[in-house]
Amino acid sequence: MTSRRDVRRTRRRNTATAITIHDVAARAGVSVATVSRVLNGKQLVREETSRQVRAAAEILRYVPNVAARSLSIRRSQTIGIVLPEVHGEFFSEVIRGLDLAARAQGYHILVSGSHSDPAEMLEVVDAMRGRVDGLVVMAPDVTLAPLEELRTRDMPVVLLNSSSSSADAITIDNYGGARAMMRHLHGLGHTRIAFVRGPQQNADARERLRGYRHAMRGMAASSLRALECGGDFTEESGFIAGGKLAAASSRPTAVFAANDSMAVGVLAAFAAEGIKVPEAVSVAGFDDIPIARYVAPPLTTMRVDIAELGRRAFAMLLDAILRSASHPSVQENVATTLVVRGSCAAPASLPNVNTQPHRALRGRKSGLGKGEGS
Amino acid sequence: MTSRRDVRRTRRRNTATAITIHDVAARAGVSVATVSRVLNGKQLVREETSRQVRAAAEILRYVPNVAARSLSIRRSQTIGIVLPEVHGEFFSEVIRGLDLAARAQGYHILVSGSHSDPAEMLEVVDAMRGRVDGLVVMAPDVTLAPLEELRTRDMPVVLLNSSSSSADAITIDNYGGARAMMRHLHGLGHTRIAFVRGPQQNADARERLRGYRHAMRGMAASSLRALECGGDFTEESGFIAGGKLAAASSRPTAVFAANDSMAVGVLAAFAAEGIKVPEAVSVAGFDDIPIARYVAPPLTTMRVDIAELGRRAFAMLLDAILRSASHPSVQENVATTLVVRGSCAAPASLPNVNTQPHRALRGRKSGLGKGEGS
DNA sequence: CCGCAAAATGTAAACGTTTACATTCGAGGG
DNA sequence: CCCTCGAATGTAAACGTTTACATTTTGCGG
Repeated sequence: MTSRRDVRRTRRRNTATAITIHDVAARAGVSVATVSRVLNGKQLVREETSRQVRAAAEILRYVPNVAARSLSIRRSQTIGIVLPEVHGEFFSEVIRGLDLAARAQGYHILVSGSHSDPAEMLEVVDAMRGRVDGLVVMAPDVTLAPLEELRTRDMPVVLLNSSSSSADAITIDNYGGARAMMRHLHGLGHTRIAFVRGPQQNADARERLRGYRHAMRGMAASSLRALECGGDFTEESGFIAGGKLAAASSRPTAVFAANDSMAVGVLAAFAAEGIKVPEAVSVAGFDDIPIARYVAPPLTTMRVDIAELGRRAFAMLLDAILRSASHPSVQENVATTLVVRGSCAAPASLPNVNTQPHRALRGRKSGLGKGEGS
Repeated sequence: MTSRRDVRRTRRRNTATAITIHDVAARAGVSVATVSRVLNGKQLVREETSRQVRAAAEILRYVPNVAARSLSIRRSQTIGIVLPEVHGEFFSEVIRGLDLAARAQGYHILVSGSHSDPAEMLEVVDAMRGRVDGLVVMAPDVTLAPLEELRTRDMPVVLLNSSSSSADAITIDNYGGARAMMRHLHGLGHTRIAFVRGPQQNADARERLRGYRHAMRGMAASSLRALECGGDFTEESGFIAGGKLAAASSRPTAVFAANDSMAVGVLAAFAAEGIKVPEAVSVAGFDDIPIARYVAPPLTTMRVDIAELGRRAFAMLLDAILRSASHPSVQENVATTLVVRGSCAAPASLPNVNTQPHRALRGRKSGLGKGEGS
């Protein structure tokens, strides 16, 4: 009945030591094994005994030591998430989706930003090694070399918005979304549609650009090249691009920005120049970030369910963790939805179609809107 | 030379077990104690030995098991952060500040949202117990009872934006900031200044309201009550409030929203009603969230350095962790800065002062701008 | 009442570190 | 050559769980 452990506790009686499973066992008059069994609820324990143990734990306010538990079962019930920046609507929304999904399964999340720097990313990943059972890595900007490396080193990894074909990954249907938006604009009567690009290294930005170009080619549009503008996903770059477009010799009738932040910048630039949206020129974005509906005019955009992205990433990671043997990698693609608001209308040069597109617009609001898989 | 451990490893030779400190010790021809000493760099070890150990660790790609380490030293080198929502510009910015500060000290951060629900918050905190060495809790919305409870239970805690006087806490100078903004508006010539309130339970919102009311009393303004509008910090509530104010019988000449999100909503409502800002009415916000400068017109607001909030919170928590004995609690207050943009101007009814305030405005842009401590 | 499964519980060995304490080693003073 | 005293290193006991295996209890047919 008196274990070595008990002796120790007795000796140190007046040291403030946390309650352990041994204390609970002693109080309930059973062994530590039984306490463990009751608390983890896996194995057979008599109802009566179970009650006593629970009561003892309750009274002593017993909280299991997670470090000891992790050491014993060799899992931490924690996943890591590495983001380029822990910053901005988009990332925080991803975290939220992950947090929700993870908590529902009793997992915790360890967060870290990497400043879009490959070296720093590897460092962060290394620091998480052992602390987490798996990793969700979002690295749209960097080349894939470092990612591949970390995948080989034991830990399950799910990539987010990173164009990899060899690892588990979740991506957004950027290409399909961009094409859907172009269809919408074309349907309104636009053919001179400008595009504000995202960062060149960014996988999402590339795909959106690809969708835009494909659509433009299909529309047999005039001088393609001239209609594209550089950008880097920030409001500021959108503002600059907007300024350039406003000053352009033959102004486009619509501007499609590769993300909402830049679209907001474009709107600000047009407002500053006194160019009316959507009367003089239509503006569209991508992502449907929260403020999109509160700018003037409200922004037409492709919605991405970001939290869903996080949720799915967790599901996929959990899957990889559980059947931890190496398995064929999985790729998922999340759809986007057209959200029609006030920033796009028929071009001024086509007053005759002015009502026609508006009807179409109303119809689409409820009916259409599903992005399609790539 | 052959420890029990070695025997085990030999028996299991072909099981894929991770490299342990024993393997490194064996390879370097020293004991585990020496390896530990070298790797933690605290104690005296001969340079020669140290090199050998480091080499062995390098070759074997040894990564210490954090769970075992935590168990042994009874610290996790991790801090937890509990937010009302893991969502939105504000929160993500706090996380970023914390992440940066924590990583610099070799700490990790465990993140969780609590949906502003006290019960869920306690649950989250409980789940973090043992996993973290301390906690940063941001709970502006809830009553303090649960917070007090968790503070007593062993773990060091730093409160963020929560009006507690008995725990370590960091707050924003909401009162001083609100008064500074009121001074600015008054300086432009406004006396009929409306206010869009935040959530009633929210500590920040309350202080901002208090600052507004104090200022209004000082200005001997007309019918105070009628100029306040309900809100809950969301764009939508700002939009609704804006609609009400637009329709009001005697419209205010300026609207001060308790945060930027609501100010953006107010702007959207005024735009929808065709009311010109700032010509017909001025609009001001609080926080200086990133889009503030990209709405039309750019928003005049009180800037809060949110990342700094996170940084300071970590510093304070680390301090509490290190000198873990109970110490007198510390309160810090971070200042706010007036940021003048285009959304505020002199009221139309005072054309004669029209230039005068504008000069003042220019002057303030560079000169003034420090919020003051409360 | 015996014998015997099955069910319930107990015992003690892991898990991989850190670290108090013990031991060994070398050098210098006598 | 012996002692002494640091410095360098080794030994083994924690840290608090989980769980394979051993042991006891229980229920029940004979």
